[in-house]
Amino acid sequence: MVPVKKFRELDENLVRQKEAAFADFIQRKGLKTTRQRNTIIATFFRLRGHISVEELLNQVKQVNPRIGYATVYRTLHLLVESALVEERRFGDGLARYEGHSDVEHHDHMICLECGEIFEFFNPRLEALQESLAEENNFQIFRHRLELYGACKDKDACQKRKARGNTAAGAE
Amino acid sequence: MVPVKKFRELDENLVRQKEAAFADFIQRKGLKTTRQRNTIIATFFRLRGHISVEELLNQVKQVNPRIGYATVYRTLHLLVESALVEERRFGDGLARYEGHSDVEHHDHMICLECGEIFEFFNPRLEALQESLAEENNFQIFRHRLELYGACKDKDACQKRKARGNTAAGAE
DNA sequence: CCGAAAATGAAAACAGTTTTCGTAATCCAG
DNA sequence: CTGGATTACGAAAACTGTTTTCATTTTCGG
Repeated sequence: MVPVKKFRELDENLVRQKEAAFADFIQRKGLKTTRQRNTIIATFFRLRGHISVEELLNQVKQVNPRIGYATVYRTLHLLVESALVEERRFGDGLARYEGHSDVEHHDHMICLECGEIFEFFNPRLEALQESLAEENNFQIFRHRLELYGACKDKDACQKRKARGNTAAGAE
Repeated sequence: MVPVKKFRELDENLVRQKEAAFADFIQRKGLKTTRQRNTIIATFFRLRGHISVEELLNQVKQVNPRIGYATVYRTLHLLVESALVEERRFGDGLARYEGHSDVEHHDHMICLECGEIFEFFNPRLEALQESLAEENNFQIFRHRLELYGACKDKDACQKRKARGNTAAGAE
């Protein structure tokens, strides 16, 4: 088990590296560099977790209130296309975007009480999936595993639970 | 590995059993039996696989063309509430409904070439998930595992592949 | 049968996302 | 540097799948 550290420090160098990689991507595609896109990606890469479009737009608006949904959506699509960001859907109807992770691939545990999303990775799990696919003559391109439930001992979670205040969100 | 037989015969008795179970549910909830609902559930339970609302409505309209989306949606919600049917989302934006399966719980392999959806169940996989959750003090209520890829030897799939005709659908 | 309760169907509302369209910014060629 | 084709922008409209509304019809226990 390799649980992903939740409160890893934000590495400013890593952020700059990603900004540069995106600039590269933009140039390779013959697109233009714009103030708005820069604002959006700079904001996005300095957030952590699984960001919804609305969350991102709110942050972005604090820098430049004139930026609207359309540009945020368009920029996120570019980020996904550039492979710097992954789109995820946990079943509550909103797309979420994930730009940082300590491991290349990981799965998710979603607490239905507090809404927290944990990332994890386990090689045995991956291997087992591969062997099941093999048995069925199936070739896996990618997969998605989500465990929905409750974290048993997280403070935040227990607090909300006590208030009967469950996180609607996920599915 | 317990692969779910794909072309199991449709057991008319099983269908009647489910219709009866739904009738029970309706009565227990103090709701009313209607011609439209009967048409919808009879049609649904005689289809197999992962049915979208549109697919179901198309079938239903062949019996009674006056039935519209609203009633189909409402009936599907009741079916889900009655636990006779499960709602699934594979990331293409449409809900799909599943009314039959040989095993209680199962996971899915989705072929991105031909769009086919296979069901499978593996106890080791389930156990491994449980132990990973345990390690992280997480209690699983339910989970979802989807393997996206290609079936290597299905005729239908290979045929479409040859035509470069991939199934848009899933994610 | 009566009548309260629930269900229906058409259409409007809704949420999240995408597209359109007129204007503005970018940036390469000259 | 600029001119001008190209790309991006922002506001608003359009779109998609789903839910709700509302006037009307149907169900079913008394």
